[in-house]
Amino acid sequence: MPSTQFSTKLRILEAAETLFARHGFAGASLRQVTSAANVNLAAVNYHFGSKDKLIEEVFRRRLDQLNDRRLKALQELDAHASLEDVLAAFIRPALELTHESDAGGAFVRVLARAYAEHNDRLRRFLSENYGHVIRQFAHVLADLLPDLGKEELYWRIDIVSGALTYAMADFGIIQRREGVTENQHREQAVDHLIRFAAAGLRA
Amino acid sequence: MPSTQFSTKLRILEAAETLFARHGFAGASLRQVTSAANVNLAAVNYHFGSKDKLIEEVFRRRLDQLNDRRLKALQELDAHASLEDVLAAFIRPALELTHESDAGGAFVRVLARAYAEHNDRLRRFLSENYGHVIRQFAHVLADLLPDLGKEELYWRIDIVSGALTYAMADFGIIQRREGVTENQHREQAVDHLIRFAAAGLRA
DNA sequence: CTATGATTCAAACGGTCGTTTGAGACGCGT
DNA sequence: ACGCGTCTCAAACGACCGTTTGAATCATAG
Repeated sequence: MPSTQFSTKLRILEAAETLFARHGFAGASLRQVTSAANVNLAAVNYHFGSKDKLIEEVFRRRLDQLNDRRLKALQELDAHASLEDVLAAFIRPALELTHESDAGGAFVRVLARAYAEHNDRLRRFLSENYGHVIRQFAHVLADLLPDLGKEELYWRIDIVSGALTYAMADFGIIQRREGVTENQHREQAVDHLIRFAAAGLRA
Repeated sequence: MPSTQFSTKLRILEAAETLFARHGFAGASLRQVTSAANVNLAAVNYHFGSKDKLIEEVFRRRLDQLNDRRLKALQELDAHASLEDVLAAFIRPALELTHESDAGGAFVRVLARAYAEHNDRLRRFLSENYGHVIRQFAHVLADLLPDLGKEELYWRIDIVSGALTYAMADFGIIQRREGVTENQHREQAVDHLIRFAAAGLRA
């Protein structure tokens, strides 16, 4: 495996992440992706097999990362963690991901898009690769909210997920002001979201 | 104007609404749309001018409807309306829209998709044709929540909008049980959402 | 150096896309 | 019954799609 293969694969993944986020899975063509990645068109089918496989790979890479960080943040909480702490363990890793790489910022939009695409294959993929994280958080939250029924709890977690997805993807109507970076804007969104979600869960 | 023209235009709009919701704006082709509507392919460009114009028309038709109902519901509230009442005026019309027509159910997914597409043209369209509704609700909510700063209030409304869009579009992880219709499922989602949002706004 | 497998490349494949065209069908006032 | 817009239709346009191909290039092991 020459050193260039790794680089080619990676360049494709990052370009794809950005373009899928911007134009959707159907809207971004492999020609756009390979052109942005500065690789040959055929490289996608050579390294990934097909466009669908590329989509899945783009997706899996960051979702695994996000899952790991969320579970790690959850485990690092001590026994007296507050509801806000648990929510932060769920929400902040998504934020950090967007801070550390250009493509990371795109990923949250890819994630939101995956929800929106409503594709059965992606839904199955999500429930297989994301459900265990939700279940872990639900377990911890259940202890913190003993008066809440189990079904009620899942409903509310679902609402938080939805609000988070939209907030992180910057889909909202609130435009960031001049002089405020995209990251600062998202930081604000997360702070608001945590406070909002904590109150909603306690209701 | 023969009686068939109206019917053709309408059939295109409803088929487009359904297919755009299912496959996205880029993912649903005009051939799929016209085939589902049982009209000739060229009818789209004849009646609407282009695919983009059709998208805008699909969008405008229901958004106007939704805006009207929300504002009407808001105006019908008496002076002693609770926070939950105001939220219901915002949320319920979206639900009702999905009850009364097949395509109405698709619309909320189209709406969610419009957020996700992150298209500048659609964003401008949204802020031009939706902003006044948000401002009206914000004004009423500000009276009900005198301790909340204006900026803080807008943040929270944004969060509610996101969670609502997500919930209405049935993107969530919660699968509806057997014996529960899609409408009943959404009813439940709305009830949970109103309670959750009210608490979040009061936080 | 040469043989071998991995990778890149330009080119082409069949198919589908949005859009346009021009001829035909239809409804209707005169 | 005729003429005139309105509408529908099959066909075609060029562009772009995802994918495949086979030769060229490269890195490395023998």
